[in-house]
Amino acid sequence: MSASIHLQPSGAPRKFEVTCSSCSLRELCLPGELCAEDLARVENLVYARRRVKRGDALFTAGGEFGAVYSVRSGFFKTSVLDNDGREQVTGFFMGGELLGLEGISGRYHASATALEDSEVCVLPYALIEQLSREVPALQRQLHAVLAREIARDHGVMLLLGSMRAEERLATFLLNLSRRFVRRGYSPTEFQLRMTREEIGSYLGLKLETVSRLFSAFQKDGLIEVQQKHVHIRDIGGLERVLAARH
Amino acid sequence: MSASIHLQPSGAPRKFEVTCSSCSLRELCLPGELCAEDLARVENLVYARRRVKRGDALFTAGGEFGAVYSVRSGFFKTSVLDNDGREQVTGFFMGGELLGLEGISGRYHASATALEDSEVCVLPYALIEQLSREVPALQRQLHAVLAREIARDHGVMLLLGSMRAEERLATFLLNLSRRFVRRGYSPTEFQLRMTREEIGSYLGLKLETVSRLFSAFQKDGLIEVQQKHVHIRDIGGLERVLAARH
DNA sequence: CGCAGGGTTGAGCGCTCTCAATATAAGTGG
DNA sequence: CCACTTATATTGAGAGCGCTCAACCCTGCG
Repeated sequence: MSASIHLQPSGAPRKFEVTCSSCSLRELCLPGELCAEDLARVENLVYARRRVKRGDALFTAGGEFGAVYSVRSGFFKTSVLDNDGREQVTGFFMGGELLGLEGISGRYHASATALEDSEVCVLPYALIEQLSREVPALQRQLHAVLAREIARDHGVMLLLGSMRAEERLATFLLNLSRRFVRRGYSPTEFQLRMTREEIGSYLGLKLETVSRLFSAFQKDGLIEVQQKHVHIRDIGGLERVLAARH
Repeated sequence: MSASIHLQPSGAPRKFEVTCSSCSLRELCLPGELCAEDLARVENLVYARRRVKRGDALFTAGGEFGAVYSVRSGFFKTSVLDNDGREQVTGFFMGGELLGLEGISGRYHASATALEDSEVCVLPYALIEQLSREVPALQRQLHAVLAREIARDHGVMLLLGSMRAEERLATFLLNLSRRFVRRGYSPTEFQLRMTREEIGSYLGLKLETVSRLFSAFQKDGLIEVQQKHVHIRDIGGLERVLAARH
């Protein structure tokens, strides 16, 4: 496993800006600062890799917590179950993102399901716990990742609590676009890995409403959709859907 | 500052079940296991106390992160602001609960406002960071608290994403009830500290809808409401509002 | 006493849901 | 490879829940 190391232009002495380009650990390495030897130790957190077939669970709600997972390739959803068995999708995860953080309290409270054949790095919590005591930068990164997860959830709460349907879908598409481009994919053309029902669950809408909105956005020239293939034609227009709160 | 210490009935040797009854640090002490000397160190995390007047901010979104706060007395709300200045309430916090965890990434991303004259313990992050390296039980508790916060948010997402208005309000009342009773107050009779508008924002409803639902619950004999005073007359009935998903 | 903030209630509208039919894609087994 | 089955997506018509707008009331406080 390799990592590219760049000297900081004007940083503190003995500090390096480190990117774990090949190990899918960006969340824990960036934008933290790790010296080269600590980086090697962080990389050793990767205890194993695990393949997960489309439709299979990486972990399930209620299961005993043991590890956090970093997505190497593929796509996941996380979801919690209602008392009556109804599903609420709480997030979608793509390459480089961390899964399972919410389990640290002892048990996973959500389930993670692969939406396509995927591969993850297994980061046993015992190792993270141990190492973050010895490497303060890792400790801080871990805390930062947890805090960002909370911030992300608050953003979703804002979306669910105060946006109308078309604003929700526009937000969703813009968010996907931003995450794809950070991973080197096209920001305007991509395949959705999730169904309309899963999108709807995440956005607090029914699948028919999602479908109708896709059609409406297409009619307005904002996007082109055909099943799971999406082509964003007017990013500014999508942003304007959000700006036009009345 | 004192703490009551109980030997565990059949625990591991040299481990104590510790409760920080007077220091408002339950979240970081329970259900963790700390030996007596570590407990003293955890209590020293409390760097200062701070009074916050009703309506004043404890911290504001965008402000630099420095400390986590434990509510000693009083009541807070946290909220994030929309691009257009609309407010989304993300949580309510009462005695013993921790505030500001989401700031660990560097800046607070939400604001905390006192809903009545309140007092908090200030826990500087630098101290937490330092001490949690030396006291594994604290480290684990900190992680657990963060993870529970994420789990809590997922619960709210489920509420906002898939419940109808009356289910949301019933959930809200039952949640308040449970939290009051844990603090030694009546589970069936309490004063709301927040306005209808703040409840509505939290639940993704308009204030008029909240008001109407209170009236409807009263007509159904589930509760008695008069302004901010609430008396729950039929907890089972409130629970049945949730069970009756169609 | 009068004002301001918060709460209640009513009438009507509109966004999103429900129910339903059809279309399209993705598997599956012969 | 094709016929069959199943999952997913699209679209329509109509209903209902929660919102908007508006009037009025209550309570605390200067």
